[in-house]
Amino acid sequence: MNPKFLKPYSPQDTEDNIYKRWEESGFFNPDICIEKGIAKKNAMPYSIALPPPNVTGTLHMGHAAMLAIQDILIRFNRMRGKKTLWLPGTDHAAIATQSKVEDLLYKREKKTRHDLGRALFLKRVEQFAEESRNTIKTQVKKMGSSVDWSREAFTLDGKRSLAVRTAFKQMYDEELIYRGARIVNWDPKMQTTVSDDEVERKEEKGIFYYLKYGPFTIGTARPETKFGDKYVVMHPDDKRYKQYKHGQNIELEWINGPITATIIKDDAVDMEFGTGVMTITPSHDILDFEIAERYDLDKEQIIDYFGKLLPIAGEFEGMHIKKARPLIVEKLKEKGLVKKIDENYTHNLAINSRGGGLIEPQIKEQWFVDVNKPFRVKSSDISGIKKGEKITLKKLLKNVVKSNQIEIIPPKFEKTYFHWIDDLRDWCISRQIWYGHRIPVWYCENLKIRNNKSEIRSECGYPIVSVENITSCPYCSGTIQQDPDTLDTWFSSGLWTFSTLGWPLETDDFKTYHPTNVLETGYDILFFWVARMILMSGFLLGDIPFKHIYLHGLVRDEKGQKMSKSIGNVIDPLDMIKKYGADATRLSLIIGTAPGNDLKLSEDKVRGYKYFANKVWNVARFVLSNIEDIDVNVKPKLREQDKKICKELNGLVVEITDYLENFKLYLAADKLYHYFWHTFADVIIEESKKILTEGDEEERRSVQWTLFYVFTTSLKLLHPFVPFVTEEIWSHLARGNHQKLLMVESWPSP
RNA sequence: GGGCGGUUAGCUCAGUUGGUAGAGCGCUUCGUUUACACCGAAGAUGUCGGGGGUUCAAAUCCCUCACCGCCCACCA
Repeated sequence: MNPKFLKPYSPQDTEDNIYKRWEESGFFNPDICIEKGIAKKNAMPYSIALPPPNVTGTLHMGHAAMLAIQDILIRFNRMRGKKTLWLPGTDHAAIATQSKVEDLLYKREKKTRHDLGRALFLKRVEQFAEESRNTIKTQVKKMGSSVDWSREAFTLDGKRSLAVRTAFKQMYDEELIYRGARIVNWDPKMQTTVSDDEVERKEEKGIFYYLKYGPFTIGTARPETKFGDKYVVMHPDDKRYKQYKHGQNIELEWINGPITATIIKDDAVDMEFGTGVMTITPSHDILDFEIAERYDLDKEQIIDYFGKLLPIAGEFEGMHIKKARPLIVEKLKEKGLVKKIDENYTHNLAINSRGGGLIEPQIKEQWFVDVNKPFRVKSSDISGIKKGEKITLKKLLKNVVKSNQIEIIPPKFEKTYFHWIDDLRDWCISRQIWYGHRIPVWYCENLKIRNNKSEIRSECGYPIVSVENITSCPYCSGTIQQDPDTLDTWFSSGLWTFSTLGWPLETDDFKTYHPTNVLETGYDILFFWVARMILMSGFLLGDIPFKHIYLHGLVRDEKGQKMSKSIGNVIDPLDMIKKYGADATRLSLIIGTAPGNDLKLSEDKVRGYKYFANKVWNVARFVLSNIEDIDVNVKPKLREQDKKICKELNGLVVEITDYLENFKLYLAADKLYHYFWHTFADVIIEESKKILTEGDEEERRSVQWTLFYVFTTSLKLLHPFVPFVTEEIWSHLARGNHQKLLMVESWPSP
């Protein structure tokens, strides 16, 4: 027996070596498994695309949980002889990464991106992303993840760029992508739009002002936007304002002098709220914009893209809205236009959750994906949707889940998913930032650009959408200019399950491994990402991107608080691995947590599972030291008790396999933990001791063989959960048939 | 405002199709015997949030109330 076993198990001295051996074996790559006869050529494929971590920083416990869950599924299926592919990568996380680098640049050099210029700035971002990517790779390895590094992808590399442009072109040609002037979430700090899903609401106490607006009283929390308010809106059924007719003009005194206001009757107004009358600011409010659209009203811009007031504000022109507000209130008071002030008012501020500033709605020309426009299905492997049929993206999104082609685990999230689709509006995909996929559209400078969203024409003057870079106008050979904007990062992540497999090229990987089996991620990005993958895959491939969605919860601290740097309660996975080992860290993230539920993690919990790894180690010592004199490959005649033990073990194999097939990882891990510790170690081993010392030859053989059988079977069952310690022990069992790495041993069959 | 969850032992949570409550940690007592003190043995602890209903039988199904949490939303 190796003297290693005389000491307690040391993950620190073991894990890196084991990972190196796995990597060198090549078995993370399914092609090599086939080559070496581990998986049959015609075996069932099993694939997972690793949700690519953002290159903004380092991995946290949520990533660790994700890696643990996926690695368990992957190792389980690999051991079952499937062609198993786990494809890793990273996400360029456009806006988040750019924001981070801009902050660093300013902090260190007091420079802005404009000081460097587009090309130089992008170099800096790429450098940052590269460093971050290396850190992330190291962390992924530390967790024991059996990903196929030879296929590693990045959302912004060449192959993915081809996929993005192809996708854009196909959607554009189908008129699902259009350019239009719509109200968008504008971040004046980062000078870009952000999508609805990236806006975070934060409650804030404010002051609510009741203002005299001619004969009406209107309320507002933002008096600085009111300069251009010349429409006054009320509900058509509101009896209080019966005498006013839709379209009627009234003269009144307003902030900067007399104006003519127009009455609008619209049922978007809540009669119960305030006075039931409001004025609208179509340029800077989404609801107001929609009302203005309905009646084709003027939409005058009040605030510029930097948050400063425009000439319409008169004497306040050029002033930042934050500074101007109290002065404007002062003036309103002087003019006797303030009727009442309510200081107990809370409202929601809109903030760019990707490290940006306070959102100011603005009307801007942007690129959108139309989710309500019917398109003709080119091909379909989706049940209930036929080739040639006309459907909308919304309907497509709903159908695949409703028809159970995609199963969401836990199922409660299906409802959330459907509600989200119901409320879904067109997706703004253009961003005014530099880091990302440049929009593959060029404009010929010889002719004026048209923006009619319904018109796509192959002639000069219309946007030229091209997969390949072009240098001159294909119609008039004139000078062209590429759209300066970049795409929303989720546009490229939406293609992830198939862009990683080589699409749009008809690669073997794509044919073999798509659709993927499982998409495993946190429930917090169900909308951002999961839904968009379904959308992209549905439209571009006429297929689903994955069969199951497994959503894990958020990892919180032991009190249930979110881990955050500012609270200082962050548990770093690398710290835990260093102190207790990756196996312990993995178990602590699996046991006691059902899918979709948040997980409370404490260091004590991780420590507890380190003890388990050591228990496995000690059992190995006991078993190894007691079987030295037998040939484990020869099955002796078994005692009745030992037959019973084997039978029970077979029952366990069935149970664990069933749990794993049904994504009940926490039950599988928990069950194994208890079997190993409280049945195998506490009962079977304890009872064996008497026979081993006092039994006759036949009894001893039976017990020895049974111990070895139960132990090796347990190691196989445990391997997906605690791969390091089991592999290390396996390497010391290299007797008889046990020549291979445990990671490619066959899963036990009952 | 709309939606979705949760409420089970001191703490963290399990509890598969309804059959008289489970695990870990913690706690108490004892224990060094072919592995392991990062150990073993024995033990205590619960009107399964309240109320009502269906049923031979409810933590589990239905209704209702209370509290907690999360997500979504354009309340000026």
